[in-house]
Amino acid sequence: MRLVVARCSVKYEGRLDAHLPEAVRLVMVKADGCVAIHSDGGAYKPLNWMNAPNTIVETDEQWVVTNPKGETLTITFHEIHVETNHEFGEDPGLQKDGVEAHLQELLAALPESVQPGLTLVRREWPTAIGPVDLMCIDPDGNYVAVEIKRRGEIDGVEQLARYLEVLRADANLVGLRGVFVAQSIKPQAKVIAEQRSIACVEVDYDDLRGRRPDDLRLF
Amino acid sequence: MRLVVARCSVKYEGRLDAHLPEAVRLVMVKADGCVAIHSDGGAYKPLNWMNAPNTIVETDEQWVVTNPKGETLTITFHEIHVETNHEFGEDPGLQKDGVEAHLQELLAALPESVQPGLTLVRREWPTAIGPVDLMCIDPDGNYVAVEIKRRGEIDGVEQLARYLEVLRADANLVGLRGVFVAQSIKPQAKVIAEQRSIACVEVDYDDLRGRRPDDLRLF
DNA sequence: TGGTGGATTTCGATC
DNA sequence: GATCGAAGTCCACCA
Repeated sequence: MRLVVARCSVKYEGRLDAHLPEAVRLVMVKADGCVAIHSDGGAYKPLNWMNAPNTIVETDEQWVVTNPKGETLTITFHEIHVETNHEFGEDPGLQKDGVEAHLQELLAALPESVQPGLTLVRREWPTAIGPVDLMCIDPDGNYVAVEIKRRGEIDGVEQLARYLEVLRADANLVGLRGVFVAQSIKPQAKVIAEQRSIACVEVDYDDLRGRRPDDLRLF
Repeated sequence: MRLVVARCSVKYEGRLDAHLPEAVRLVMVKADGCVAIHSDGGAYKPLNWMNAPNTIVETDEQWVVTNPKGETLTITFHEIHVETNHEFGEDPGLQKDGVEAHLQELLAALPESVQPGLTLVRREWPTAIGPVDLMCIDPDGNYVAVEIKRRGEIDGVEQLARYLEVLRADANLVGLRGVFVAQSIKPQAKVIAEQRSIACVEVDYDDLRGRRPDDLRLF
């Protein structure tokens, strides 16, 4: 990785046009050739960047970075403070423990947490436009399609509405209705859900973890 | 900005749990206290990070970064290669051009680019669930609601459909219909649009810029 | 390879 | 502060 701290100005022409006036910044060039220009604040996102693959043409005071899509990033250096180069080697990458899949797993084991009396028919119930997270049956024998999100927003409700639209064509699914489940559901999503006659349920992740059956608590 | 190149391992506990095995990486600390850990490849996004505001507690071989939300990022240093510190000063920030607002401006000036004969009634026509980008009238006196996106995807069509649903309650809007405009529209979005009786129009940004009236071309 | 959905999305405007 | 929509979104998965 190559690091350059310098007073520079930058021009980007590609999916949009953008320009950075002269200031001191960090220019980072990674091993795969991608370039990122960071200021000393804001967030982790750089002010400007160019993803790999690209080619860098260096002249005295200027780098011109171009990629196959015809985008160009031009960095003009006015004063270089520091320039360094480091060997990193391969990175094993980030190991995640996903929450959303876990939530579905917990609710599949405890469908009563969604609504009392529900029993699971199957997870990932297939439809023509994608799988429904959970398909359940209530005590009266009515089918219940359950969509699970970590955060409940409008998109999720619309997604469930589309599933229901498709599923209602199946006469086997007696009394079909939808339930939208999330750790928290935004007010606007609740309004849309009500318009679509979809029930909303908010569940607590830690609470579910505490209530899950022993066989799930083992690992 | 503080830059540390070191062999390190990282643990993050917050919105999810994640772990980085030991490897050489760049640790970047910006003036506002935010921390980002970069590998030597991938993209501009760091492997792991913590946004401001937060507090950093440093011991001999370990940094513990915590924020008010209770998230923690723990960096354990095994071997420090380089450590530097730089003063950057204020950054004037990025100037952008060519985003959706610009497209709406151009189409408001040239509604004929959407469909021949259209004239503009107003931009940002208000509804109970948000403003419609453009409201126009066609040569037959029918109202036309126009939704503009840079890229045409399903969400945009659904958004316009919701607007139309609300607007049809207004008897003043004679013969109301919808037009979905974007620089390019995905096939699936077109299918949904057809189901909703919404017309699709693809426009070319550079072409519009060339055809816009002189008063818009001056700056 | 292109489409789709998720993200520790980030970021900004607006209410 | 919450919310909603846009992003050069990025990114992984899947057809």
